[in-house]
Parts: sequence; C-alpha cells; structure tokens
Amino acid sequence: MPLSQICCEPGATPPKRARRKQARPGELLDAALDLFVEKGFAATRMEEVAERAGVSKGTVFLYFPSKEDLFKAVVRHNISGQFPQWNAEFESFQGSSADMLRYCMQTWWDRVGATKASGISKLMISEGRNFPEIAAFYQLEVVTPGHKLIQRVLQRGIDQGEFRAVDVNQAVYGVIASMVF
Amino acid sequence: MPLSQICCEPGATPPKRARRKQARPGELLDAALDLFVEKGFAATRMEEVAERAGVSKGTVFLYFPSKEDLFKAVVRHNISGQFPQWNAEFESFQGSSADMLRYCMQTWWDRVGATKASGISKLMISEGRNFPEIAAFYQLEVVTPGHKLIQRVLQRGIDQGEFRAVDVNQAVYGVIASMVF
DNA sequence: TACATTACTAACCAATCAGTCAGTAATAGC
DNA sequence: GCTATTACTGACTGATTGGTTAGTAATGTA
Repeated sequence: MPLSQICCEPGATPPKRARRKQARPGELLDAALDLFVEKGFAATRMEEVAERAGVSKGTVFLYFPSKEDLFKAVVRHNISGQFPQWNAEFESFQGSSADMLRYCMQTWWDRVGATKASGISKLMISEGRNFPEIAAFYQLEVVTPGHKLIQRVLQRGIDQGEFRAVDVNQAVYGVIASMVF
Repeated sequence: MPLSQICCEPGATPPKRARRKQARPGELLDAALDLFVEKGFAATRMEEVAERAGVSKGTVFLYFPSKEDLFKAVVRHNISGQFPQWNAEFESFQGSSADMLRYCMQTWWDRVGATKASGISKLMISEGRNFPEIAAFYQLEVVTPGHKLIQRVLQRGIDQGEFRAVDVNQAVYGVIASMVF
C-alpha cells in the first residue's frame, strides 16, 4: 500500500501534494537506508530516494542539505544514535561482566547485526576509500565509540577479577571479529 | 625521467607527438593497473590513465574501445593470461601432488599475490556489485579457472592416494583462503 | 472569503566524465 | 622533394546527477 494512502480513507482521492512535515524525515531515512544498503553510496541517486519516499527530489534537499548529510543522518538514526543509551546501560549495569558482554553483543546483534543497518558496515568497507569525509565520520561516530564501549566492559571484568588480564585492545578485536562474522 | 626521453639522445628536443605504436598498449596497461589498484575502477578517469602513459585521452580509445575493455585487458595481462601456462604445467608435472600444490601456491604468490595485481582482487570484492558485467568477467576468467586448477591438483593427489579423500570443493576454499590471507 | 504562510514541486543549472571525430604531424613509399 | 598513410591530439558531445530556485498549492487565521 502506498504511503500516501495510509492517512486517507479508502476511496478518497489522495491529494497530489500532501503536506506531511512530521513524517517526511523518517520516511526519507528509511528509503535512503534501503537504497544505500542495496546499491551503495555512490550508486544511490537522490532522485531515487525521493521517489521511494513519495516526494520530489527538491523535498529531500529541504530536509537534508546534501547527499553526505543524508547518509550521516542514516548512520546516526540506525547505529551511532544508540551509543548514549548503551553507555548509560553500562554505567548502571549490576550483573557480572560476562553477562554484560553477552548482553552488549546480543543487543548489537538484535539492533544492528541482524537488521538492514548491517549493510552500512559492509558499505563502509567497500566504499570508504572513495569518500574520505564519510569514512572519517564513520570512524568517529561508530568505530571508535564501539571500540571504547567493549574496551570498558573488558576492563571492568579484569578489574573485578572476572577475566584474565589479557591485552584489552587485542581482545576487543576478538570480540568485534566474532560479531562481524 | 619522462618516457618520451627514453628513446632520444640527451639534449635532443623530444618530439611533441612521438609515434610508438609498439609500446603504447603495454604502457597503457601499466598505467591503468596502477590507477585501478590505487583508486578503484569507478574513480579512475580515462584521462588520468592517458596522462600517466604520456598520451592524450583519444589515444587510449584508439587501443581499447572502452573503459571496461581496458580493465578486462589489465586483468588478462596480469592474472588470467597466465592460466594456459599453469594448466600446461599441471599436465606435464611429474613430482608429487603435494609438491605440485606447493608449486602452484608459490607461483601464484610470486606472480600475483605479492604484486600490484593483488589489488585487483580487492577491487573486485569492493566494486564488483556495482559493475555486474565486470564481475561476471572476473568470475569467468579468474575465479572459476583458479578454482578448477586447484581442484584438479587436489583430485590428482586423492586419486594417487597421497591425500585423504576429503570433499574437494570444500578443500579448495581452504587452499584459496590461505592464499588470500 | 480573503490573505499570509510554508511544504512541496519541477524545471533548471553546473560539474563531471566516457566516448567521438575532424584535423594535424610524423613516417613510409615513390 | 612530394604524396599517401596513419598514429595521435584535443576540442567537442551527450548522458548523468548533485544541488538550486521560482513558482504553486495546501493549510492556518481572521
């Protein structure tokens, strides 16, 4: 069912130019996520994003100033925007560090690994080199925070005598690798 | 030293428009390999290839009808063109299959893995999806023949009682993985 | 109903780049 | 030297696409 009909009674002629300021950003982000994951950053055209969201190309630029900004917004909306919450949960977590590590990994898997958003990571691997600006952004907002969070969990386990005192940075890569695969 | 001076005595004014039909294809292939590996397929411009080879853009299209054809020629020149020789060596190889496998892997490493050409494989992983025509070509001319060659070596070893009778297709992936990493 | 505001559209612009071609200069044949 | 051939050039074209903007229609307010 086309989006334009969701808000209208069946049979009613949908207006050609609906004004739905509230819903646009989310719909554009969803359309962009689909297309970026499916076709990559470079191959996704802004007009396609617009078409899939049911608006004209100009409207996309009304909500996002550039293609890069749209992509960044997609990453924030689907991945990095969750770090504050995760960090807060880390602070208040009461159980063992092993449970906490399991919880972190499970949460990541449910919210990112098993969703369309996982395609974003693959995308960065393949296209990052061609778009340094975006690669730097991804490093800053996803890679580094993720690394730091796992690091803190492992360090907590070591400090509390739960884990052996291995090299934390090395161990982080082990954890990440097991999630990527 | 600019290529245009190699063939001229020092001090002589090099002609602005040298005619060197013999040397052009090789020089263009070398320039293209460097740029494709360094910047990827999409990001490499034909005019850059021309510039690095010391000719104008038009000349590139004189020797290669399209960018895709240039890329295919690079792959053939650096990788797949060696399969006929490798297959011939397989036919006439007299030693043990284990030696043969070692020899295959060593040769691959010397001629491809340890050279710039290895960048082509990485390139296909990252850009293959955006250029189906090229991906199909690479599959047909590199992946499948390589797979088949290793398969034959392993099968020979099993037939002669040298190797255990494992699943050949699975084992091929093991061999390839050890070379890729 | 009349007017003001603004979400939205579509035609447009400008930059990029693969591919073309009319013309030029280096060589070959005489 | 003179003419024919052809390797080579570089200005051009056309298609693509990110981004702009003048104008339009939906909505709010009175």
